[in-house]
Amino acid sequence: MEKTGTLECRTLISELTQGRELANQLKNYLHPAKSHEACGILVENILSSYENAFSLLNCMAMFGETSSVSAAILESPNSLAGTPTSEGSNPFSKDQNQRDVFKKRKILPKWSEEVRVCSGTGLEGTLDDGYNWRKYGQKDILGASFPRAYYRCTHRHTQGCLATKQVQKSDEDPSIFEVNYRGRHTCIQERLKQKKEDYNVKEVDSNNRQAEEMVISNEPGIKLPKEEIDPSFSFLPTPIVSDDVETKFLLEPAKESNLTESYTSPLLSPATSECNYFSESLCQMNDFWVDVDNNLQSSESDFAEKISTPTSVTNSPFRYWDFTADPLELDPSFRLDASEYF
DNA sequence: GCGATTTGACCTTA
DNA sequence: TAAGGTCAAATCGC
Repeated sequence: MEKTGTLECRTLISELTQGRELANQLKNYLHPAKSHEACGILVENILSSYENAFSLLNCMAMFGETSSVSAAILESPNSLAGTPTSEGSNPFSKDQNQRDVFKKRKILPKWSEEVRVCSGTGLEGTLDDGYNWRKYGQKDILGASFPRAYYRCTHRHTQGCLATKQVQKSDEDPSIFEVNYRGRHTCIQERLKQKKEDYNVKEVDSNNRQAEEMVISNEPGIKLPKEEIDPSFSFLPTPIVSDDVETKFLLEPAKESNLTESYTSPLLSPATSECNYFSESLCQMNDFWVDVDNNLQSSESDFAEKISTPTSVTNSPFRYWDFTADPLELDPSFRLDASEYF
């Protein structure tokens, strides 16, 4: 048992060390001449390292200290789902897999969103959030007027992505869909690869275009690189990749913005968080937000939030808070003042 | 033919 | 034991 604990500690230290090194690299990249794309990639890697560490801690708490847990997590980002080839390949896998699914259900992070679907948008039923989902079940829920639909990531078998979501129409307002997410997408790695390739190409002529890259978004005070904006972007439920948003929010100095005035929804206040990320996690997480001075703050609250994501033009900025979905723990004293870098 | 959806059965959890 | 969640065969649509 002592050896097992040592292994857990080493893997944890390894992950945290990697996170620190990546953060140092990111620091070097926070320079006007460096591309935001590179920063985004680094941030993703940092988050991945911390996620692995936290997953490891969660699993250790759930299952006790077993080296197989850490090995399973760290060996591959997809390994929690079981390898595609292992499914059905042996007579024990079916029962075992189903049992595993219920076990894993407990340790996966979960959060919810409310998505208002405007009539006439033709978006009802699709609820496109940028990921590919496959419906695998539907269930009538006791006391609910509408059935609950179950979706999982299309890449579950090809990439072992464990992300699932449940979609249910609100009883009070049928135009609102309550979407419960569980598990983060590990298939995101494909997008990162693509981003890296794109970055290599863009780096060549990025200097010539920097002056024209910044355009004003629909929201005052928020600037987005032109290339990051969907041509059809109009604050409709355009699939905004949360990871991009995470990156952008961490790195973009929302100069002269009055963010807190714009985003005064009580749902965003750490003090009024309603539903829990990691609600079943034994680890206490800090969540964080951005104050008027654009500094990252953290709180001692549970890693929790409830995001309202209406599709009307007036409310869309809430999308920018998606980054709090990441199990990222920050030093409460940590402050990021990006303005000096841009 | 292949991939997505539907739906009844089965399993786990509280 | 009831309810929620998932599986997998049947069905559908391109």
